Amino acid sequence: MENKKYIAEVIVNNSVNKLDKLFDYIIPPQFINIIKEGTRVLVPFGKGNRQFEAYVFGVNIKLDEDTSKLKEVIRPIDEEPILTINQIHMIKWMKGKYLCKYIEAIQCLIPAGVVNKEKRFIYVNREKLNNHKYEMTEIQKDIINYVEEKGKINVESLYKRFSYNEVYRVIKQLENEGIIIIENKVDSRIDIIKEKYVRLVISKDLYKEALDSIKGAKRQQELMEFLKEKVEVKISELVNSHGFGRTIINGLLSRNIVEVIEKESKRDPLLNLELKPFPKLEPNDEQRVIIEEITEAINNNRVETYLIHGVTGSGKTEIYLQLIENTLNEGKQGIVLVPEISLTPQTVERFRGRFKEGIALFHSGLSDGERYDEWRRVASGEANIVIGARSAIFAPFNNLGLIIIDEEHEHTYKSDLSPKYHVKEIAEYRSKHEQSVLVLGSATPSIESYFEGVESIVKVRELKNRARNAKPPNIEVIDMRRELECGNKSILSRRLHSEIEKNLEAKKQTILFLNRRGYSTFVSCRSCGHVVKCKQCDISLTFHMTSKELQCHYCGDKYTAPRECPECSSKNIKYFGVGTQKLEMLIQSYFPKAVISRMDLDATSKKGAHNEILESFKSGEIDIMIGTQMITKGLDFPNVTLVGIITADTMLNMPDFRAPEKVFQQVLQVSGRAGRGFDEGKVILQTYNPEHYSIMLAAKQDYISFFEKEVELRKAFNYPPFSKLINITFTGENEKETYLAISKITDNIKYILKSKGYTNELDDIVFGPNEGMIYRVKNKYRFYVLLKSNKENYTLLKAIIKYLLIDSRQKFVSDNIITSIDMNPLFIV
DNA sequence: AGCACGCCGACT
DNA sequence: GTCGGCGTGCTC
Repeated sequence: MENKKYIAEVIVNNSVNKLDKLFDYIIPPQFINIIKEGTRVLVPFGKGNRQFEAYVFGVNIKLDEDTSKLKEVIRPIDEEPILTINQIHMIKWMKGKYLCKYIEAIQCLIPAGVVNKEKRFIYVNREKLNNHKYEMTEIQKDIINYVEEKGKINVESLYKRFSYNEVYRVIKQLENEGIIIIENKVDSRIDIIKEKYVRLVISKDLYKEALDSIKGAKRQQELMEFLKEKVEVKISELVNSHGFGRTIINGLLSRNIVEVIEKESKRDPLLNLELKPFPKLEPNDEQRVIIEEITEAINNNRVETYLIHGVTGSGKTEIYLQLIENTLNEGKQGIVLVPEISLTPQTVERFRGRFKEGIALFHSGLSDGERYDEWRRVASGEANIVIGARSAIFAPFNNLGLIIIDEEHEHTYKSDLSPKYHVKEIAEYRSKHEQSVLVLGSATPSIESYFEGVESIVKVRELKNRARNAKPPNIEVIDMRRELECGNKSILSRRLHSEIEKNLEAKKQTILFLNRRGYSTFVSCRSCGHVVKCKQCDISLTFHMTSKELQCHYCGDKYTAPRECPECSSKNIKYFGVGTQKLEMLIQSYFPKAVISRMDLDATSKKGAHNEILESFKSGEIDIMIGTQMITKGLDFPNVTLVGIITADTMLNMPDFRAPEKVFQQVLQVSGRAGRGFDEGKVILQTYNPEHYSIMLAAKQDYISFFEKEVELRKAFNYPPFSKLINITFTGENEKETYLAISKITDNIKYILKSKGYTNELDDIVFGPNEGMIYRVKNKYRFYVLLKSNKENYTLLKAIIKYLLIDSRQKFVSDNIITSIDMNPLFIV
């Protein structure tokens, strides 16, 4: 008899760097048919054999090999694999592309709520306690009393009362003596709500016989007749709505005529939203051509990427809707990505209004339970459309036909946690491996995406006309330096001031855009020049009028507003800069009769506040709406005829090569809010850089010229799309140690590059180490190195980083430094 | 991360 | 002698 062993290769759910690899476990014979690739299992791990959740990535058969060092899998966690083979492939690909950990990639695909965590519970064994021989120490008594008092408690909760070391030692000793008992438990953080259903188990030919057999029980017969019509009915429904009591159901149960089954009930986050139908619109010629072409690609399982470049209001959403409809007709599923679901409620409403059901929503506002339910709905095939932010790209569909990324250029599509993926990259992968079509849409496509169009990697389709034939708004540039010269120190130019006045008289609505929240953006002493900064970040504090406090916009810390300079005690301390709160007060003082509202992070922090403000704006109660970038997306209000951009160019001063692109996108985005109805829209753009190309071309709304100019500059300075960037960030509490660590890494990168023959070009590849843009955040210092690579050396650079920061990390970086790798950074901070 | 081993100094 | 401090190394 041969010695045949089944071995599971697993990833242990533990985010420690060193454990980010496959571990082998023996599969006990009774589980051989259950445990396969993608199954979650429980395994004993480490010296203490603590129980951990693990993901099976492969199953091998070993014959006559020494497996004595291997431990056994305790049990499977799920009956069915939680990951498909395709998903395991994608996880491996993500690890390779983003240099992240397996478990980080896994957590993208599986919602946080499904992932179980081990908990240790302890309780006192009274018998042993009463019989113990020696005198206990004070701390032992304290801990025992505490545990006695609470019954069975989680060990974690002890750490709140006692120090870790105390607990550690005491518990260990008492456990050895048997006085306390420790139980390891893996609890699901989610309670799956199960509901009981009743259904007939009698076949049709036996039905009559069964009915006759309970002649005396009239109500039971009625219940049988009732169930005959339906497949299965909730017990709660039978009892509450139809008056069939427990005894009636039990009667049929005991005769084996019906059975009770349990089903997971799914909470529906859309449940409390009312549903307004959104009828199908007849597409115009431009739209029809695009819909037909893409539908043809979907129907033929072609791997294709389209970029729809269409101005705001050109009817992209209707194209999306009809494409999804055609996808569903083919029996396939579709994913619709939006930058931020709370800011694009209209998109969601339209999809719901058109398709009514089968839609799952994925976004950050969901509770763990809701997220889990939505994920289950997709995995089980109950939903065939997913609408959501970034994370929705991982929706577990098995017959994906179409992925739509709306507002493709938005930076929210880039993850800020490891793996630092961009939705577009994941979408391209899925499209390629699941034979589905990818559609990108934007009025201001990212330079990279449009460039791929130029290179014929994606197919660009232009939408030139506004669907309702509305004219694009007229953008007027105001030179704010001129205003100063003419003695106007106000934040409003004379032109914008008079336009607002006119608009108020005409009973039209105005939007004012300012991308800085708070009241004053910095506080400074006029005597000594001291600027008040956050104690743990390298950031000047913003004054907030509502709370009368200074706030750090980085770590969120709050300080009382000083009346005198904290440095020199001078009373000559002044509040400078204008944020949305101050703008609101200023505008109110200029236009006392106007009804003004403000929409920014502070005004919308309460749940539902966002919707409330939008509703009252929609109803026309509000004359002037002041807001940050929050108002730039998705608002479609026909009565808005004037948009004022208070300062368009603060971003242009940032050391970011993408700044002009962001300014251009933002101006066009805000401008698109004006003139969506019958009246022509007007935009007043205030700037200190009127001759900057991004301002000038934004005013002309000329995307193509802007694209060409930008591409020219990117080429000259070798920025993406002509190069690939890699950013490495080190963060640590010890400034010097962090700097030395990143310097060491930088030197090593350069050394390896040199050894591979890159001697003269080193300064064009490796930049840094530099201090982070915000050098200190939450008392931690940040440094970064930027690597600029071309097609030839990208693989080499990636291999170097993998070697230095992952495979041999211990040799180069100490554990108290946080390292982060960004393979295609959108911003460098 | 945990947990154990092991090597040193301060005590019953 | 031995208890306990923490540095080091491993986890299938």
